Amino acid sequence: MKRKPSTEATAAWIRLMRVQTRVLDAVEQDLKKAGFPPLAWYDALLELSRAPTGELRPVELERQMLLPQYSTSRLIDRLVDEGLAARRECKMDKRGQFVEITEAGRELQKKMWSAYSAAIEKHVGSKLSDADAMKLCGLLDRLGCSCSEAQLPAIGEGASAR
Amino acid sequence: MKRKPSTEATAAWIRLMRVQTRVLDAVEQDLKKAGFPPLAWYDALLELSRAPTGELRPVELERQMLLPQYSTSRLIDRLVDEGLAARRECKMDKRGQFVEITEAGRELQKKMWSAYSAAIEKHVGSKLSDADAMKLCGLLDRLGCSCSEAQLPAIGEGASAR
DNA sequence: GATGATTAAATGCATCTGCATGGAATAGTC
DNA sequence: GACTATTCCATGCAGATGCATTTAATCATC
Repeated sequence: MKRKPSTEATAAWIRLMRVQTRVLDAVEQDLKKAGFPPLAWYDALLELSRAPTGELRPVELERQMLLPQYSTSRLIDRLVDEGLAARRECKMDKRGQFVEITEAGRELQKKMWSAYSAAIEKHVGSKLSDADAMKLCGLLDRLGCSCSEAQLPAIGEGASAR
Repeated sequence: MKRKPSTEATAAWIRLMRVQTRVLDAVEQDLKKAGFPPLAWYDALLELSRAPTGELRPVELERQMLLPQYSTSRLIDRLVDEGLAARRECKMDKRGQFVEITEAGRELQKKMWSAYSAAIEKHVGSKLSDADAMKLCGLLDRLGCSCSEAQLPAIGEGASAR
């Protein structure tokens, strides 16, 4: 069972690992230099702000963000500590709770998007034509284990799942 | 300076983050289930085994693997603890040292490649034609901040830089 | 409506990471 | 050759992560 993957497949694997690491690091660094928290915080705030009522169950957030349960739990801790979100009792299911984004949370999300979008443009957009970006999407989607949510994101957004 | 990146660029960014995470996790899980250590160990062992003398300076390893200095230092610690590599004195420069791969290290690298290559085939190769894999390489390379080492890897290898 | 299985969320513990600093050797400058 | 700057590597510490377990509530079945 040796010599399985083609040279091309192996090369693609290596590129995928390297380039993602590079680009992610670059974007995270830009955000950090601008004084912002990690991208995961942005993702969580975005999900919360998108929710019609501004609140989600931790389990839902977990599924949206593709994060392990304990990781979500602790991320929420930090958001709450910083006053960006608040835990609310869940009356229908007393095991659970709701996490609600605060006004400060909404503001931070918007401010971060400004820096975040600039970083995306700098490290991705400026290096690829729109047509090529779409080709890249298509190829990457083939690798995604049915990771749909296929639609392109609405404007003013962005997510990362990391 | 708002609304900078195109929808396409943003979509590509999201795919890149998500798909890489998914694929990496899948491959790491396969390796772990087969009882192997993390991919970073493989990368280090591969670099060492490729060196003509079977030894490298930590600084060189660091550059090859694109890892922070302290991270390399601790990775070497673990390899040495497990008997996969050994530290050797460096006589030309007494600040430094050499790290030499052991026989056990070479064996582990080969065994891991067997599982690793199968995982690459399963999670990448089988989902993309060779032609598409090359297209993907081309697009990703455009994002790499001049992350050359452009040549396709020789057979029986693979690296990841994470 | 009691009982066992399942689900929601938190947390203790060991490990890993990032960051900053430290010590030791070398290189550069005058 | 003394002095400063730089390079190589290790490490203390704080925070983050993975894993397993715990607590509490709900569900399913009888």
